Amino acid sequence: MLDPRLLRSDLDNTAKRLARRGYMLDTAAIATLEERRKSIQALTQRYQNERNAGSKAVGQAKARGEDTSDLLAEVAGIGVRLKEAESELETIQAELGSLVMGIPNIPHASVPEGRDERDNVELRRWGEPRTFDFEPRDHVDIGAQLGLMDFEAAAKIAGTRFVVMQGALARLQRALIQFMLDLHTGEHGYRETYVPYVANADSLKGTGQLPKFEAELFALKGEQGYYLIPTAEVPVTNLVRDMILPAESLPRRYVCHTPCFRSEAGSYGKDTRGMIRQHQFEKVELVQIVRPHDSYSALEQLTGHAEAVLQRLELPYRVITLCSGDMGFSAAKTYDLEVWLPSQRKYREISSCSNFEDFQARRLQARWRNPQSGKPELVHTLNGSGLAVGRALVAVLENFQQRDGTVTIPQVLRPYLGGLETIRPE
RNA sequence: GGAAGCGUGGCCGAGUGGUUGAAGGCACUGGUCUUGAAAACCAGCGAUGGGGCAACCUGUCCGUGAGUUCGAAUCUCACCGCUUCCGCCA
Repeated sequence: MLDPRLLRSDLDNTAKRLARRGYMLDTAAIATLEERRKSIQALTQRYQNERNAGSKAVGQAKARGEDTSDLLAEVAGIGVRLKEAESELETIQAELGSLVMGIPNIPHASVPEGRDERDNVELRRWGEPRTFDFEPRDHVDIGAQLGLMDFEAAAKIAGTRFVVMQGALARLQRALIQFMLDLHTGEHGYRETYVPYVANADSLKGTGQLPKFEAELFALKGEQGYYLIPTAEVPVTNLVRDMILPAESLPRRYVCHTPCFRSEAGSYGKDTRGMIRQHQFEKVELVQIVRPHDSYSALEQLTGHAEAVLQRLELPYRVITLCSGDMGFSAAKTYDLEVWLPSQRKYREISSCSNFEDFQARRLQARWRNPQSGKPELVHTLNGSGLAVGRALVAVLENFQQRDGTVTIPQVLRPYLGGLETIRPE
């Protein structure tokens, strides 16, 4: 959520900054609503003040043992007008509130101008895509040939966009998770965290998935308003909801492995084959809660932590700065990591690292006590995949495949597979 | 699932329906004292919104939401959460 003060005192400039990401702020509607809000709020407060004073006078008169019937009648009259004003104010504020909740974050000044993914800017590349002396297969064929990846079985159990894996392949996925967790906890200073895979509406509002993106979520039947988490970002970032954190506890760095559930509504034609886009996938997520001053250096650092995973896995990748028009709703700046997929001869997204500045923190009421002011102030939140495990598995299979259909296991994963060097058909 | 109890400021904790934003304590900040520190003593110290160039004025907040009342932390109802006991359970 944006600072509502921006809409009151700096409306046109805010609209201009939002236009960079292709969002057209309806300034006229907001200005009108704001004006009504202001006058009705002033009126409401005047009535409240009169009623309070009147009621206080009643109390004082009663304490002195005086007759209060005249006073009572007078104050009762205020109550009626007050109720009207209050309910009107409530309506306007609800209207304004839902409007504000629907406004995306303002792009940081360093974010390149652009409309969509075509305008994203490549920052750097790492590693050399391998040259094959045979036609590289995609992960679906590799998995089928190994006899360890079964989409039909998954379709029978659940439907499309799910997968069943077995044997060394299932174990490889587990190894990837373990390796990532060990790296981030052991070398990057993150705290391993286990969380619920179900979240309530308040939590999803806090991180920005609700109210705007309910269609992307799996909702659980029942009255509680539960959803399956679309990313560990939701439960982990909500750890600091409604908290005032001591300054010395910042930065906080959390790493968390969870399955992620996404309905992927509106992506029916995309990546229908294989494991790239699934309703359920594993992810290791990095979350940082930092002082506002530090959030942009934290973004560079966090992105580096995600990159380290790819480097250790010896997977070629590039880093992209998302342009203003391609960023997610809550982000102020985002780097995507894209891994090389030989079968597609393309780099494909495997991590997304974002600084949300105070956008999530404001919804979450996540604050810290700034020693300079002594006051609670909003923290900045960041997160990034470190990494999407399903896609990392795809990348390992495709980049390390051999002519004979076997897959060499990256050195760094072998200790997690009991020293296994090659995955062969079972 | 059944029964009982409880949700108050950063933390602990008091609070007969009436000048209560809320006693007291801890923590924190400033000061006195001290060679320095601690202790002691003194003072300050909740959050959040609106209006105003400003001094300042003012609203709201005692788990959440409704209700009763001129007036609610205090009474009623619902919901949420926590604790304890019983039952069930990996």
